[in-house]
Amino acid sequence: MTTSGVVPQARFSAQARLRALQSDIMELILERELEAGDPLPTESELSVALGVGRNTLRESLKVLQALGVIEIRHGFGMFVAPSNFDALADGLTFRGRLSLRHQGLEALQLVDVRQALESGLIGSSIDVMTTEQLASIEEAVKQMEELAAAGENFVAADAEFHRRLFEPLNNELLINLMGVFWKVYRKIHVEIGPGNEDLVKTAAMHRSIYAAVAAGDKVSASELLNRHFDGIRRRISEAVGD
Amino acid sequence: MTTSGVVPQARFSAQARLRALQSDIMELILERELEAGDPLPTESELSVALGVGRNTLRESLKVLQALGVIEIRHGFGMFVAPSNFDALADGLTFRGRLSLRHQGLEALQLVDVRQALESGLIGSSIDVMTTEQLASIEEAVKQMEELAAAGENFVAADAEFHRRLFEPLNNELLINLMGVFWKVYRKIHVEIGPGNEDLVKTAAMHRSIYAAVAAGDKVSASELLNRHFDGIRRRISEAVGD
DNA sequence: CGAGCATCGGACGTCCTACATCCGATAACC
DNA sequence: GGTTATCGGATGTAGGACGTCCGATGCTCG
Repeated sequence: MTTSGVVPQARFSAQARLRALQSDIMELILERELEAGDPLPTESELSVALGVGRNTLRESLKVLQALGVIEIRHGFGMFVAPSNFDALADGLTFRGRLSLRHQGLEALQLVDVRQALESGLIGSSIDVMTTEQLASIEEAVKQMEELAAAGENFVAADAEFHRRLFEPLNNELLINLMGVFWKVYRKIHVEIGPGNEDLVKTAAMHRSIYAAVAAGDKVSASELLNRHFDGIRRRISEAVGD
Repeated sequence: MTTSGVVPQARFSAQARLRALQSDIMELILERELEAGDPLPTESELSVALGVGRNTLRESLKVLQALGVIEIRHGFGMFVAPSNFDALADGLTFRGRLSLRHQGLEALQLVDVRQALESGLIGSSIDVMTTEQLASIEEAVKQMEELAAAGENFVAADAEFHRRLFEPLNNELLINLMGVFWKVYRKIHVEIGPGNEDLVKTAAMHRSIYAAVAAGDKVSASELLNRHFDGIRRRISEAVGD
């Protein structure tokens, strides 16, 4: 509703104008009741409709794309996007790596938040977990154990394990957020070096978490997750100490 | 180090190239060991160094700005930015409002995540809370009560209350995330209408949460927070039901 | 007659030029 | 010496030109 027309003299800062432009585009989507997957007007049409040059408009569109609001397909068009948190992951990864040059504060904060989410929600997840989902979790554990026995890294299996733990909650936002934290942690982990972690021991830790979940023991599961994160936190601290 | 020169034929998709460009910029910051507040090269210099046009470069820069990686000041220059989660808030707000047109799923998921964070971390926060911080929380409660008695809305006081609850943890990422969730919820709240909420009752609810925190009763505090969020969740469900 | 292929048009991607706007700093002026 | 005017540099905005990609239309060939 703020797009009553072309503003002859925008007296606000350029930054505010760009934000307003982004808001206008989002408002336009909401007003036209477009759903995920629906096409947006072309760049030319939008630039005319919003009274800005194509260049300025594109800068806003790229931001919206990065924010996961729209999806841009070369040579085809623009569409309302399904959730996409990749960009957020990039931003947070950057922050985490930047912080590692100091005390690793932000990296540790990231672990704190992830810990709060996982150990706080594991109980609810256990409540609604099906036997199939439980089996898929064990599958991930087995995979980790096999890879650990072979002396190989098990990044993907580890990620899968944590994802499946909270799949029962059916909360996409949560899954996305945890995926972001995971990605960031992986990048940071690479940064601080291979570490001297014991693969077999780590796999066993996940096995015990699974056991608690399978037994429906919410308290133990939460506690074990906490301990798991304590280890991660310790490793980051050690790396920064160097 | 990937910027060994101009690539004559970029065979990858445009989207991948833009992402690579963003990564290159972030790598450049990390390689040069720039800290928050340090200046970046000018647009012209960067466009030459990275082998892309100023326009293409600017699109990436705008994304990085939105992601809170860099700060752009008109007519002055670009700098490594302190944390900024405003853009994330905008993206999530959009998603939330979009979801309200359906079942309000994403909006409810947002509340779930916020609930997990708040009720999960309140215990830790109580552990390290100082008397000054406790007093500042009561201050926020009083403000809410006064505004409620006057029949006025207390958006800011409510936000302050929740922020101060977790200030003791000294976790900027958490504060930022909760700030995001708060902003999104406020926008959604406006969307679903004024509602028939009882201001006095809501203020009383916050007073009871404060009481539990002051008493060091972690279990009660967590439980009260849960109930608080149940109310929010119910209100969203009602609004969608219309 | 149908499958495969070439062409076409539209839409996004990139680059360039030009000018506007803003900011800090220098230098002139009172 | 303090204040103000000007300047230079940097970002902001606009428009145009051309490249690249994609889907679709229509043609050709089996």
